[in-house]
Amino acid sequence: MTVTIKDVSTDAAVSIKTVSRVINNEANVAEATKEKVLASVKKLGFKPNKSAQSLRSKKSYMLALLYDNPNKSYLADVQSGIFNACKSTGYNLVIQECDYKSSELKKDIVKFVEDFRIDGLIVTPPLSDMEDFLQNLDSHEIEYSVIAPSTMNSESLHVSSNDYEAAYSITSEIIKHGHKDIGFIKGHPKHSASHFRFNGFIDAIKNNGIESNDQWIKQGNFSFKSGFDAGVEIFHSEKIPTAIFASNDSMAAGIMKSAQMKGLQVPHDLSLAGFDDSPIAHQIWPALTTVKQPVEKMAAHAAKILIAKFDGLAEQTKSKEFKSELIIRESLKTL
Amino acid sequence: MTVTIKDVSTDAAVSIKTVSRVINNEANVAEATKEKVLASVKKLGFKPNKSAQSLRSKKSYMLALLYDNPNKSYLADVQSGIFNACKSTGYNLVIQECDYKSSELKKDIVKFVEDFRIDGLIVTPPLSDMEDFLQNLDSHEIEYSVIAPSTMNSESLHVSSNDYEAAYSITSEIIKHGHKDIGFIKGHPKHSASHFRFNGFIDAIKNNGIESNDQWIKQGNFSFKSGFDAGVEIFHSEKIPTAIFASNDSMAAGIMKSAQMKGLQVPHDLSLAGFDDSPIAHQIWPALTTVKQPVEKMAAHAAKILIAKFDGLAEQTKSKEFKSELIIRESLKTL
DNA sequence: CACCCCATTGATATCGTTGTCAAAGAACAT
DNA sequence: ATGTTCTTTGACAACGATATCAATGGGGTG
Repeated sequence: MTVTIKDVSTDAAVSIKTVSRVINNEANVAEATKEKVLASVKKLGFKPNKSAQSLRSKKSYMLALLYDNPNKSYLADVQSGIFNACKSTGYNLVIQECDYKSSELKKDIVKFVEDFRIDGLIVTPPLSDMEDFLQNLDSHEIEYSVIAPSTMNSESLHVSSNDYEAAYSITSEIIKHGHKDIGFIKGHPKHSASHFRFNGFIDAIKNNGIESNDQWIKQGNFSFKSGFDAGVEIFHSEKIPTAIFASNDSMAAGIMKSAQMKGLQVPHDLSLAGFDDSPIAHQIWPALTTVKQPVEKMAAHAAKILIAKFDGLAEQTKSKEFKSELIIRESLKTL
Repeated sequence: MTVTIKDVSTDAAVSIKTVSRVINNEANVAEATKEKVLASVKKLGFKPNKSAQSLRSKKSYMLALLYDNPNKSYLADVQSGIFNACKSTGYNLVIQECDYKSSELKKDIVKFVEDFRIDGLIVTPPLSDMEDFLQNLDSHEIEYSVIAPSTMNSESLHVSSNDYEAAYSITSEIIKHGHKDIGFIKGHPKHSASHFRFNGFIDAIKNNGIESNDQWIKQGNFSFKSGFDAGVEIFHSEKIPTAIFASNDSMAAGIMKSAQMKGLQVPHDLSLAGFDDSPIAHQIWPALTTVKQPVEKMAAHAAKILIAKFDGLAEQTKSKEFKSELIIRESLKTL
């Protein structure tokens, strides 16, 4: 019925071990033999049985995506990228939702990896920002690849984005549009992205000789509601900024809602900028000026370098920083 | 190192075959033996090796989710539900994106199932609405469970929602608020949900003695842009409706954007209703009146009944219709 | 020419489970 | 007491790959 390695070995007139060598890209197989085997593989349409491989080699061929992130759009993009990377390599993905606040987290994840014999993890913020969590993985010799902004530790596998620069340049853009009174909504404090974005904002402000006003700098947590609440507070003060830069689009949408409820017209009375280019950014009116990160590509790369490590492939694929792209839309107006 | 079935059999002083019988819930095991084995399993923390099980029994313990749906939020909810259902049963989920328009689709999916030895499929709209696609699965003896509104075919496994009733009742609600000039945006024509929602709307209109105006009934495709375009058209006509019911929230958001660009205030000049209660529904202002379906629960149930069938469990779990819930928010105003 | 080395290849054991089939014993009918 | 049937159990093969280790043969060296 189904084609096994034995059928291939018969067809190619070699031993099954040799076929195994070929399909696993092992060294020390004569070029002629290799070609002969590959021809048979193709001719018979042979696909190695994952279960058998897994049983014997003790690999599960499964990656797990660890996340604790309420943002469905981000999650969907990450997944999509990883799935694409897995597809060609024969790996599979399982999704594991976590609670970064749980005291059992470290233990739970180690158990999870062992129970399901997961080959490697892909870790997203905020878990990727928890030093002790990653160290725990190291000490249990669990392989992982990290998706995070501006990761400095170059030893571990990671993909990163230039959040600082992106925040700096979007702030500069706001200033170029003539704004001097600029508010900022911080992201979730446990996400390092929040700090990079804030620093990018502050540095751009300072370097342009503008003073920041603490009244207009609010702590959010990346949720729509936290943006809304921050907006309510800001619009409650006597003087309000002419522009607000929120650390992500959901919060920017929250600001917009609170502004509209207060009777403020965006962008006429208030300019707005977000971050992420999530679907909401162009589903509201006016559409949000924002920053688009190649999330899907980043996730795919994170998976690729992890798999490359397992398969001992020439490390053509290494940790990498991805560049974000500024998207100027209607929510930003020249004063 | 890891505990195998052999360790359990030694500990319980029975043969490995008997342990196998117990963990697979097979008949004809004496109650006393069963308890003895279960005690050992628990004591040693034994977990069957999936690869070995899979290799020998020819099951993959993998389900696949088939989708062709641009709605990330819907997809995320479906996935989440299925993952939860899988978690306890030892099954895994792979995601397979499809193109419902592809002429190769049927063949591709059969190949996919065979290549990956997928045990069963979970099929979402619009694939679940394609009769010939499902029949093709039947004829290849591929197991599947369908997520779709108002599925009539009671032979196959499915979960459904009462889209017709929900659309009927939201329309009635709009009418109760004093509206007589009501527009409607249809969903993607290949989704049966579109027709159920439209029929619910039309019947509610008629039963309340209101005349429908074809000028205000537009074809959309569930996307934000199609809603936006429909809005532009409608607001172009000389007389505009006082309320519009869009077949989903994305399109309602599109309508809202086009209304706001035209200078129309929602809900002052125009009431709006959507469908799905996706995140956007409450991230815009005013928040959308809409219908919430228990998508996650539905998906979980779809997975459960499929798995129950594989494991030959008593069919306590059957196909089921889920009820939606009306959510009244600010976008609907009394005239 | 004899020797050794290294690249290449294959025979066979093995991974951890389930399937097959037969044996043992209990229960019941004759 | 004997035969028949049914329940319960176990010995061993098998699933389809990789790992181990030994065999083979060509090329280089003294």
